[in-house]
Amino acid sequence: MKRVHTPRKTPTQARSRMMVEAILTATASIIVKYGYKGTNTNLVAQLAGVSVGSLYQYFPNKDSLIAALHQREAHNLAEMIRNITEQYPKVGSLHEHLSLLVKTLLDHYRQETQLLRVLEKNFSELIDLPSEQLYKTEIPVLLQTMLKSWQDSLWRPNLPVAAWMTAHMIRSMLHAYVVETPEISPRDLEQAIVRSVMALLCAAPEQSVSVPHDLSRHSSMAS
Amino acid sequence: MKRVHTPRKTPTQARSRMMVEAILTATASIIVKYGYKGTNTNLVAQLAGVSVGSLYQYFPNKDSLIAALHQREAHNLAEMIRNITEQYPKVGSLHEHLSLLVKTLLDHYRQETQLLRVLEKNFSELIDLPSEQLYKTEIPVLLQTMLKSWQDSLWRPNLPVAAWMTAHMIRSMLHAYVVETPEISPRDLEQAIVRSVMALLCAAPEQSVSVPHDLSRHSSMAS
Amino acid sequence: MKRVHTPRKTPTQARSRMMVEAILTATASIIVKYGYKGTNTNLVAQLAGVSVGSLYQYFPNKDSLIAALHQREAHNLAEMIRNITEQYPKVGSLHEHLSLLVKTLLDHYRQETQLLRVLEKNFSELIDLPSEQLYKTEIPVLLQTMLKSWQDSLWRPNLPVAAWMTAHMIRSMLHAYVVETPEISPRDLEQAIVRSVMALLCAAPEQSVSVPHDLSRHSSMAS
Amino acid sequence: MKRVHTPRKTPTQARSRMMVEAILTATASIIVKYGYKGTNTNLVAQLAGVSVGSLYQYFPNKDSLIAALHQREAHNLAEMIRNITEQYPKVGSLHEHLSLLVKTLLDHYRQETQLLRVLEKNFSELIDLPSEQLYKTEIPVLLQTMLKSWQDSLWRPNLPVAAWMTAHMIRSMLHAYVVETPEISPRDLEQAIVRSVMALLCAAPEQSVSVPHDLSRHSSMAS
DNA sequence: GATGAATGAGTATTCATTCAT
DNA sequence: AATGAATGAATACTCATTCAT
Repeated sequence: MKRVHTPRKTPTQARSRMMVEAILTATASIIVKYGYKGTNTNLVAQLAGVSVGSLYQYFPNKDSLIAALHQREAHNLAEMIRNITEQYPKVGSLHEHLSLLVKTLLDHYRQETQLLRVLEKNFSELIDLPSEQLYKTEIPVLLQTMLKSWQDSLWRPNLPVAAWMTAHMIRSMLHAYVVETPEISPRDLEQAIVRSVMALLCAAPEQSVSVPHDLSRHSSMAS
Repeated sequence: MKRVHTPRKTPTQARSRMMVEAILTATASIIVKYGYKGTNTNLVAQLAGVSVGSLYQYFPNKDSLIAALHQREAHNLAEMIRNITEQYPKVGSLHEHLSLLVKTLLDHYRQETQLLRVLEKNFSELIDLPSEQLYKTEIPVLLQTMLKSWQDSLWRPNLPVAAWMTAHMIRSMLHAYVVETPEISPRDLEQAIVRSVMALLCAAPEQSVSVPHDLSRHSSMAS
Repeated sequence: MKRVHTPRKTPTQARSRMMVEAILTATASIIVKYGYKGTNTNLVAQLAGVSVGSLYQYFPNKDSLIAALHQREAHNLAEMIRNITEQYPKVGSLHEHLSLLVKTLLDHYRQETQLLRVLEKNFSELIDLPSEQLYKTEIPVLLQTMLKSWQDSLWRPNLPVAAWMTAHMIRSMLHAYVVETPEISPRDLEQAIVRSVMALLCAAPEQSVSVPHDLSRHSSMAS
Repeated sequence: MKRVHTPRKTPTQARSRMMVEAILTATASIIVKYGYKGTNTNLVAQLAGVSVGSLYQYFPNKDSLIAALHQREAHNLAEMIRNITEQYPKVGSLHEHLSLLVKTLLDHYRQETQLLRVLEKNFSELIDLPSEQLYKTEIPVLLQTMLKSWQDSLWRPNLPVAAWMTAHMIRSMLHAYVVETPEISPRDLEQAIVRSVMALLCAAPEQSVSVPHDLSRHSSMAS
């Protein structure tokens, strides 16, 4: 009734957007400071400078706040990856491309460590939200595109599998790194990750780089 | 901890142990079924067939139940890894040893998927509990021992770093696999993980397997 | 009120009237569907096609909506009774006049059963609203007028008492009938009510129709 | 586990009973004073001298408090009526028996006026609770038993219909009386009610006591 | 007058925890 | 040690009402 071509953000829409933004920011800082249990809607609303009622106008319940945070983070991630993917012709090699990816993501993760840490741990009932799909499909698909560009460099071009593994290897290691902050330099981490991914993508299986001992005997150990 | 023989405790101690066991089992099944929010101490006590009071005799608060679940899982893990580590002289190579490790852990994870999935998501206020230390120290230390055995096969013997990375690479990939159940065969997964880890451990850095294009130019991308 | 022709109000007044009408209609259907607790002003406004603000222009608060519904029903009732009362010379007897009254009201009640049912149950804080005065005074007064016409047929002409009793006897029985829907035919109900009222109005007290046993002993039971 | 023959009220049961009693009493006085909207569970618990938690142990929600009040009133009523019914051989006539009934109930109603008034008006979502069944079935059945005893005195022995009508005529008039407190003496009210009921039960239909004018023409009026 | 976004007081309900028995 | 009835602080969420536009 009021969306006549929506020539530009009507004041109302702009206000909504700001409200949502303020609420999410407040949620983030509260959840970082007090954890999931210490986060409550009234507090969030207060910090965001809006009334609880308004909060509930945009978010149906408490968990949806956290879900939205996930969404936001997810979109940021996807955006970053997409950007890097699009650098294709400009970077000289797959190795370089992956390095760029790892480096960029690590920088991002190091900034958002606090929030990431909490988000990671607070899905509980929120599992399988759209944002969760990110690592299942969206990001792997982006990586698939990227890997396809370098298809000639890959040993075995089962792209979906390769992409899924690449995505998780990078993500997992970066997460573990920012969350546990081991005494490893970012540089070393990046190199190690890239090297592992490269091995994953480029090496012939069961014939790894330097096999010191006998490898002809296949592993036949019980589980 | 975990004297494998438990020669015969006094009846009382035995009772305690059973109680704790019952409570943890109940907690696990409830958290798997209803999630963190749906888990409450009274329900747990009821399902465990004990009174709330007794529950509080052994667990100071609700979260300690989940923490204990983590602990338990952690000890199981450590035990498994210790066992494998002790196979050292028997397995023919690092590659084989790692394969055994990955295989064994995957089998374990595939059985406990449900619980793992929930535990993963329910740390929040529990971060930095002893069980969390597992991946920071205990497991890496175990792996360090294992890697030390194969030191000759390693390219660069910075054992702590290598062990930390190995631990996380294996764990992360296995977790992602059981939680997301992508269409990848266990076999392929195992091979991929081992290959990556081998690359991490054995390859000369910055000189990865097959570098198609120019790699001399180091990545100079923005951060 | 209710000038049957409503010769043509100024547009504004007409609009107001329609608005009020729409709001009341919406209120009625919502309260019938969801009960008192399920009725809220925003919902009413929405269903009525007006803004909450406008609703509050005409009704000072939520309960006034229900009060107005009572009012409306009350006026309808009074109007019906007034019409019947005015039939005086045309009906042949008090009995006939009462029959007409009962019949007409029953017809009305049977149409509005749903609403009546809910209104009956939702006075609480609204007790003693003007509409409640209806049965205390307005309707008894109307009946008084009617009974006065047949004064010769009445046994004891304490009109106020007789009128009050007549009013309530008719109303109560009809309400009970439409609300409980017992297996009694409307015809039987009408006859029974009229007969009872006639007994009330025309019989000599303490000497009721057919007294089978000894009645000289007055009831001497405890209170 | 603890009901070993329940030799007498175990302390626990006794305590429960007292708690329930205290809660209901508190509910009654609060609802009388503040109405439905002014009644809240915390207030009730406080006045009853128990914790809200305990209240919720016995009553699943707010409305169940009111429902229980209805229940209680319903049982009281049924008990009273049952007692009177059992007086059968001792009272000399139907007229006397009805008088006793009316008198007793009126006394009861006059004591509980406040509560009755509020209960009457606060069913809303509680309609059709078991207590509501009272007037639909239980009380009519009791009256049916009573009327059966005097069957010889009745004109037409359609007992179910007669009983239903008797029940409602008495209840309605008494309710209206205590709620509206018109200027009618209890004595007059009793007589009027009994007379009307007697007419209902004992008179031949369509041939009421004193028919002044022509009654052969049946009412043929529109509705 | 009309609108409906914003408000925030108000409340039912839960559940971790205690402690008298 | 075990019990589980009792507690009551804590909180998500609603909705009547207002008022700037």
